[in-house]
Amino acid sequence: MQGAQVVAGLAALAHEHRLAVFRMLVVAGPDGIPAGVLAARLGVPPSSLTFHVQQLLHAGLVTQRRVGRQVFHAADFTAMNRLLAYLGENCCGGGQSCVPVCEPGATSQGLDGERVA
Amino acid sequence: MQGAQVVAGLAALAHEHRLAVFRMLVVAGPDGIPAGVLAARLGVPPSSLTFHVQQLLHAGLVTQRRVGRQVFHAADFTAMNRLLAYLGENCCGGGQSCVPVCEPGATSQGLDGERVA
DNA sequence: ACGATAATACGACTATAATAAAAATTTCGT
DNA sequence: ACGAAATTTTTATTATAGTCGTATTATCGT
Repeated sequence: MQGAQVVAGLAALAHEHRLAVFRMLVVAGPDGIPAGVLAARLGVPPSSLTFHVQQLLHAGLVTQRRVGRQVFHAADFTAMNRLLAYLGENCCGGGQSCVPVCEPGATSQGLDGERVA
Repeated sequence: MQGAQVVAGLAALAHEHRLAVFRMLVVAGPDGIPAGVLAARLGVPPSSLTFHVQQLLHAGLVTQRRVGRQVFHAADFTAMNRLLAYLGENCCGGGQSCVPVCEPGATSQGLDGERVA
């Protein structure tokens, strides 16, 4: 049952600061952003930032990588796609899913609005 | 769409019972499902069901309509689309959103009494 | 090695969410 | 009008989330 995983993901995003963090990371792309920068942008103390980031980590929505004494955070787009797909499942009444995947970093995206028939 | 509204929507969905309710309603389509049926399917007492449904209502994700002494609940697909669009915003690195809208077959035009479960 | 910087771990407090029994409300059938 | 059915309101209790100061760990520059 992946429903529990989806609930965890939604709960992780269901907070002002965490949603802001996640969107920053979505915009930032695979390179990510150091924890300190995230804390500064949000205006929260470091310990609070850690608390929130850990929820996102535990939900599998973000990844960490250490660079020197900084810890860069990046969005996990695969997890995000799973989340969106789950919510959109059956949304059009048929067996078809109307939520496409999202693939950042790769410039493979056409400008057409193609979708499954 | 404001971030606070999105947070409210995510928080509303970030619960086992509420997510289950919402998905049932997504599958059920515009006709919706009576509160009692939802409570029975979840195995929760009526007062608990009301509590959860109100979060979804307040978040604008579901609508209610009274039919006799039953209250039918239906998913608000417009709100759901807004939520998905917000999460997917900038997800492909460009200004383009890769999350399409969802338009279930509308059979909700009739204002007369509907069938009972 | 030492001092400074980046981040996490710990601890204490406050606020809000979740649960559900019991009472009240609305509507139906007869 | 009366009693049964569907749902909400009330009320109370318990559990968990959020906040942030301080302490601790890891890394860098000199």
